[in-house]
Amino acid sequence: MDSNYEPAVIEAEAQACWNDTEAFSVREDGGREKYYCLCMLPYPSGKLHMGHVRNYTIGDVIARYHRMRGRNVLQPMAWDAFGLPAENAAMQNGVPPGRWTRDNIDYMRGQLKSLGFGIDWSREFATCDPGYYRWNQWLFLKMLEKGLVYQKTGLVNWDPVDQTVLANEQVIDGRGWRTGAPVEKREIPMYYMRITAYADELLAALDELDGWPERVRAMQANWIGRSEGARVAFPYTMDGRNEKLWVFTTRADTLMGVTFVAIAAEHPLALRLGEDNPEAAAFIEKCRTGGVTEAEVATREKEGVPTGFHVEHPITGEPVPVWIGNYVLMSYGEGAVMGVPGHDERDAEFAHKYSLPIGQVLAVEGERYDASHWQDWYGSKDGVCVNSGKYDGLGFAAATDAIAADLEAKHLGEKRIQYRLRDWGISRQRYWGCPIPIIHCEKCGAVPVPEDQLPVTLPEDLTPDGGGNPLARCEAFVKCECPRCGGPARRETDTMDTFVDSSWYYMRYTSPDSSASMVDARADYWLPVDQYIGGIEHAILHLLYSRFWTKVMRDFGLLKIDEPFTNLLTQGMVLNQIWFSRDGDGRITYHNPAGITAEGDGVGRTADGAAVEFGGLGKMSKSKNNGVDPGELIERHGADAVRLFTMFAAPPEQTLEWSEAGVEGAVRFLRRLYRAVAEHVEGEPAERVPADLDGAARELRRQTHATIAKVDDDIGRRYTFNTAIAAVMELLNAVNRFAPETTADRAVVQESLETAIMLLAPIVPHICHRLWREMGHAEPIIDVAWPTADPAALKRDELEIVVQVNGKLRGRIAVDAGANREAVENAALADDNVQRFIGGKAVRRVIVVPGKLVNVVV
RNA sequence: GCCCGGGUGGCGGAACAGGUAGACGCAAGGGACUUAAAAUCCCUCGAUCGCAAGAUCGUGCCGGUUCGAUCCCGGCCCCGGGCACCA
Repeated sequence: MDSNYEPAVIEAEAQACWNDTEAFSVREDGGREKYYCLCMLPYPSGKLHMGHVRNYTIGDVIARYHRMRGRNVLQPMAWDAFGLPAENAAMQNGVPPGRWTRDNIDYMRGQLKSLGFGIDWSREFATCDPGYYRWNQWLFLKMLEKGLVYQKTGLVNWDPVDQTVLANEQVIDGRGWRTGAPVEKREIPMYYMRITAYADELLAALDELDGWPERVRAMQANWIGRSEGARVAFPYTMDGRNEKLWVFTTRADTLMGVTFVAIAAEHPLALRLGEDNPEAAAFIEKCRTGGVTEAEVATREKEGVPTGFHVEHPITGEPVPVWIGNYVLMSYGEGAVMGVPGHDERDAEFAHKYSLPIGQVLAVEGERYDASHWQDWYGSKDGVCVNSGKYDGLGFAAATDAIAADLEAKHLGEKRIQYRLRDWGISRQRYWGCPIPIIHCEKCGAVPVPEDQLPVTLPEDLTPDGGGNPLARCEAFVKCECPRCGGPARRETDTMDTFVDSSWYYMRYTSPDSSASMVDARADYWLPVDQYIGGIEHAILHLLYSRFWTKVMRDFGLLKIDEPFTNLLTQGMVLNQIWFSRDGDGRITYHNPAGITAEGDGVGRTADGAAVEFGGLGKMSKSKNNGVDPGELIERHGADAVRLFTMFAAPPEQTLEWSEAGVEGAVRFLRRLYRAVAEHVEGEPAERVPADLDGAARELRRQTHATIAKVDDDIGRRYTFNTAIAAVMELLNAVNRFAPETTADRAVVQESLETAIMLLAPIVPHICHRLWREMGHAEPIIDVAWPTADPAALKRDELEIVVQVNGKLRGRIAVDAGANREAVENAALADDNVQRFIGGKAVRRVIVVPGKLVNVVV
């Protein structure tokens, strides 16, 4: 055996073997247990980044592990090919987004192959393929038919200079990224998917998703945001008509404490009042500036304006002043809230600022109410009503019931369950996306494209220039006939949110060549996905939309599953150091950490000696110039070393800090492993491991089998690949310390090395492919059965027990594995150092944790 | 602002159900081999005190529960993710 570890040779050879035997192409096989292992599909941005490498390595380890456990494993790959970056690249380079995207895909596919991932490439597709996105259009039309898609207006960021809609990402400090102009909100018509129709099921089913991280379930539950409360009407007369201003509240018991109502600036009543009230109109206008994100709205200073208009209190009939408030969200509840400054923090802040009356309507026994300390009273459900007329003395539940009943009798309210979740607006005023299959006819209105005319194909030769959607200027696309009346008509030029593309791609893998339907019967074999792996940043939107989409497809009879992903693993980000320098104008230039020598105290030098500052750790990104090119790393150290370091440096859910030195450490370990095998196969062939081992050989064999048990648990249950690797490292250290003398010893070493190779095969498959053959096996290791621990080998005669006195470590004792409680306790008390600390004091209690520890309490 | 995480040696991390804090690795220091370097191998490596045995302190901060807390509870501080048009 060649004594030098040459990753380039070994990796090419292993990959050729998998390729030639189509080792990872899979078919439906009812006789075998299937395992569908899925990683989030990449956006083809140019090159693979370390986040991709981490994601797909985790997936590949899990897939290969289950393959060795005998399962029929599907691991596919596709490309999330529509989206904004392609349009930006097009503007910069003058290349159509389609060409840029497809070039990137070709390059990145090569990179994925060089990492040796066990992917079934026969199922690959891109979401910009018409054969894929036609089914987006098809389901959209089905949903439209069933009322699950509808049209209404929605708010978007508007750049008044470029006259174009901006993505939230394109709004920087309230200004358009290209023009620097203050962004405005604008209302435009959009298509919505009725995800709220599934709010209850999406929420309830979270309880069943026990293969999902608790934090993701919590985030989704909060996002859906079910709250029980009441809808309350405040009647008023406007333009001679009797109207009702509806609010939603979770604290109907405080209704008698209302001193104002506040409505959103976009509320129809606000707009009507603005017509007669210049001050209100000016405030509404002011609220139009700024972006539409919730973070921006929520961090803005709370401001309001009195309209001078009053509505009636639904119980007392007293006039209540109407304010317009910038903190009231049109998108939640009714777009209006009742103000109870005596018992609500936000209302109190507003009332203090504008000197509105504050009154107490709740009392907690034994506590004195102080309006200037309203914080203490916020949210308390312990009190009873006071100053509330007939409701005095009632607690939260009783008061809510009584008030809701009275309101209902007057048709001025009822109990209501409200969700924070909003319907999913899918219209984008952008070119590089899936066309929305609608035709606008002057006579017939918005007409769905007939099914036999699908797909509505996106022309791929347009190049955006920043001045709006080029699709809208492409007459060849826009001009068409109305399918209903045959008259001249225009196509919808909005495209779909790219979250639509990623909501069902994992279903399409099961039937990638199906031209007659979205998915076919093969979906029933593979779905649901057994293990899904991707970034934590997708914890809410992508995963919630995918769950929704699954339920819609199920209700259309296309699927038999309720949930798409049985188990979910959310990986952390990959971080690297940030280094920068400033020029004379204070402008910042970022330097790639690979070229920096740190000099401590947050300073360093570039290769040409220029001083640079340390900017902390941050997500690897182009903008911070702190990315690492996986291609270059693979060339230098090999794919196995990159895979090993990525899996060893941190558990998958945590952030991972990049370290060049760490990769070198990984190479060192692989070389040690390689050398250990090379040295072993030099000697005489080993025989079977004899049953009667003792001493060091027996201990090495015990450790070998303990390692099997540990690695199996770490990979199969805990997903802590870092500790699995550490355990194999310990095993190899033990093998290297062990000096075999007899053929029995050699047999134990052989078993240990073969075990290490099998356990590492999912993580570093190339080197294991070669070493397994060098150990004399003809069968490729990917087809070898995963090892199981032999319980007989795990047995121990003697255990080490820790002895504490008052919870502090004072000694260690060795006891027989079978020793009873009393014997362990006596041995512990006999220890010299333990006696020293007992020091003649009375032993009050002795706690014995079997096999682990004794604590003597004195 | 709201929701969800995280904080342990010089560094990445380990401690899985409340029971030995620091496995494994990186970096650093010392040594061996070598003409030399690289590679490799061996030793040391939380802080303080001590010749040593060992002792005391130590898991972001303050407090609590417990025989025993990195782990559970209450209150803070800092960092990160998400907030509906980045993907």
